[in-house]
Amino acid sequence: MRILLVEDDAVLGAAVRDQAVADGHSVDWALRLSDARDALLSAPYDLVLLDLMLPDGRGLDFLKSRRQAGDVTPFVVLTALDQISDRIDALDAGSDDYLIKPFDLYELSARIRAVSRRYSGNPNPLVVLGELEIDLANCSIRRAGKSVQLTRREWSLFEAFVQRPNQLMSKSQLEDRLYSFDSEVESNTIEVYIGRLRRKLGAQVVETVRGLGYRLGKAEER
Amino acid sequence: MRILLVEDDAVLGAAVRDQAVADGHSVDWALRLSDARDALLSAPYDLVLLDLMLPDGRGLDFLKSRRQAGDVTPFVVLTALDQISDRIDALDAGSDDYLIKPFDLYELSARIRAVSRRYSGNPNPLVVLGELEIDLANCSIRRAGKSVQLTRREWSLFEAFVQRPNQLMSKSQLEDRLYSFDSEVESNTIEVYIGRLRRKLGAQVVETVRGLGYRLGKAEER
DNA sequence: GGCGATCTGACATTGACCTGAACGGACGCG
DNA sequence: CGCGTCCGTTCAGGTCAATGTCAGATCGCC
Repeated sequence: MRILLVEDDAVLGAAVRDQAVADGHSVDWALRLSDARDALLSAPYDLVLLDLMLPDGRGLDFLKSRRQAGDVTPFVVLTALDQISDRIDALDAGSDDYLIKPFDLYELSARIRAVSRRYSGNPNPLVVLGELEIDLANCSIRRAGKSVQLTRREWSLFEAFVQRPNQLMSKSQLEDRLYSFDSEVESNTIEVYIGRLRRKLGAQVVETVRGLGYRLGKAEER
Repeated sequence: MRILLVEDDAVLGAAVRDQAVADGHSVDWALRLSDARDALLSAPYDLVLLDLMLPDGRGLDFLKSRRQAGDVTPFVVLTALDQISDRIDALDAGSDDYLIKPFDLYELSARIRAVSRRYSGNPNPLVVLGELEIDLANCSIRRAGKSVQLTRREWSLFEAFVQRPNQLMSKSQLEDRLYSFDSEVESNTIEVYIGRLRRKLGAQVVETVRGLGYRLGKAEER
């Protein structure tokens, strides 16, 4: 899916972009509304992720003007909690959904998936890893034919590995994925969840790289 | 009957729409597959009239993908004479009937009636889920032979699950289905209705996936 | 062996979910 | 018009899975 990200915060923007790219989408990143306008006029997008506070204007006005111009591209609005009053305005102005900052990246993936499902209707793609069959869209897993239930956090963590096979991820990277960027978790949460994943999905699903982080287990070992 | 018309030819489309409306049906008209997808996911239809050549893709692929997604809405394919080879493919892909262009409007009415009769007349296609027999056209359900009465809301919710078996749906998605997307309901309505469905249809009809949503209960557990 | 990193079982807290009950509007009926 | 019934919605309280934390065990490397 082609996604246009309109966000002026460099840190948040980069995180969102990377996650969306990892989800298999192509992302263009505009820092200001004027850039976003140009982008929308020069190429079609399947989804726009729109921050509401931008250096050169209010996101809502932008959204409204696009809608009045007949643009039907789905918009998902990124809004801070204290702008919550804008929420109703946002739905009013024609946004399809909104995400309240700070949001964790799992939340983001879910919204993007929802839009993409609405627009592609494809049967869910299955990822097969040894005895595991993973339905990313449905958040469901079968192990040796039997369905396995993962909780929200477990799923969110596991998904990170499936989306980046062979890639090593540090504990802090994984924490950033499970928890919104600001919130500090100061314990061995990741270790605990890695353990829970191993118990549910087999000890070899995730490989520990001492001192550096974790990665998906090698195929031949499964 | 609610009919979704997917047709990019303005003249033919308008004629079909007018005829169907004259026959007492309500018609939504999509000019492209992406719009059709949107419509199908946002509201239930009793019949889809599908052109095979559309600006953004092949109708047959669309039909196939809907069938694979578990959609059982009846499709009638509109095909030109020179695409006749697609005819077999169409039936293959799960269409219920086809009309060869140019067709006259009587033909159209007849086909629509046929579908509607098939869906309201005697040998209705029944979806069977364990001890449940579901007549989608009639909004009626039998449980272990005894008929069960669902209210409008209950039915509307249950139908969402039957039309998308295996698919996980979040509470907000279900709310969008029960209430026309704009209206905000801020309570546990969905939970309450899930509860009522379980009481009427058996505790296992709907499976809770904590933190993510609900889906139809697994067959083996019924 | 010593040390830091990682694993694991246990546990308190949280919050998602379930359920019974109550309210009020719509509708039909006398 | 008054009454009762049904349906949709909301609320409050209870339940239980999920979560985050910790302490002690274990592991890998020097």
